[in-house]
Amino acid sequence: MQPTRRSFPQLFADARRWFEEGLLAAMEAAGATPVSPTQAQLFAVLDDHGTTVSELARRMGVTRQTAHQAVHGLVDAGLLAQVPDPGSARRRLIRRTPDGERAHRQATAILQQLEDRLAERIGREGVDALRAALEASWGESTAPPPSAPPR
Amino acid sequence: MQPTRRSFPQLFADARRWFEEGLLAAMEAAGATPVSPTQAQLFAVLDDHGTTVSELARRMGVTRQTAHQAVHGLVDAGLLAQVPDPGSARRRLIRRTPDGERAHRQATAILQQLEDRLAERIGREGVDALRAALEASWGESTAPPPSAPPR
DNA sequence: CCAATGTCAGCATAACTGACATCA
DNA sequence: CTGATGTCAGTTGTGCTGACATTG
Repeated sequence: MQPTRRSFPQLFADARRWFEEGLLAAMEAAGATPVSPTQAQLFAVLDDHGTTVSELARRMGVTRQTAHQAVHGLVDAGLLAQVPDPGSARRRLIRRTPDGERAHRQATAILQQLEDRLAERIGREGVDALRAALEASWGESTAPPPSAPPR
Repeated sequence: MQPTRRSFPQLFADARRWFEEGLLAAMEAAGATPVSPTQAQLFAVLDDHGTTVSELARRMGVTRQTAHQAVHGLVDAGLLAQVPDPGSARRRLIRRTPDGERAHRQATAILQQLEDRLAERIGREGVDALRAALEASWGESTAPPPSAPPR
């Protein structure tokens, strides 16, 4: 069907879009505060006890400034709040507000539904294999081994 | 290890980045004309006999205008050319130039190497399962089940 | 003083919508 | 005329670099 075998980056992008679109559509249908894909990702890397912006940036693989911007938007939306870190005055922990908590649980539930629906289509074992392969340690993609030393 | 189980969108994004970064780094190391991720994707959906901008846009899942812009950049870079469609004057087919052909083969080879390297890390069967699951027909992600009818 | 953090500001890129001419 | 296509223009959003104050 395809002119050439679809590339892996292409496949990953399509797969991601499948989940993203389903998630955002369902959230909107549920009347939740609209969030951008970036902000949704931020929620995904937030942990429960509060995190600094710098740490969020590292988890998302972006700069502090970018993470800061995303956080700012979510603070304005009332889903996140910054609280001073009791242990260090220069840090400010990012935590979910009650509204943010609700949105997060909602999003988690929707993602689970999407995963279940996917399991109906391609089989539970397919989904499990998918997750297993994606969660495995892939190591570095750059720096080709001694077989092909660039220069 | 993760605060919460990493979400599928997150995993897909990481996986895609793994390939994208490896590809772009290797291309650059090989001294190829630098292309943006978007332009790389455009190459991936190009077929050998020439394609219209509108068709490329559909395959990439973006608007015609966006695809047009990406094509424009690659035409300027000398990797693509627009040739009139012999069968229809309003269409202009996008084809690879000889330079573009070289770059395409190079990219394909690198992606194959990346896939092989991944197979060394997570096993060939893991890679095969990954591709099989991604290439399967996932159907629609929107249209929530009767459990959550909007409105 | 140095390093990490949080923040503000400006810039580049890539996506979008709008508009319009062309042609089957 | 209608619809699809190619193109130009403007806008928005997201990520970047640069810069700087604060604090351990």
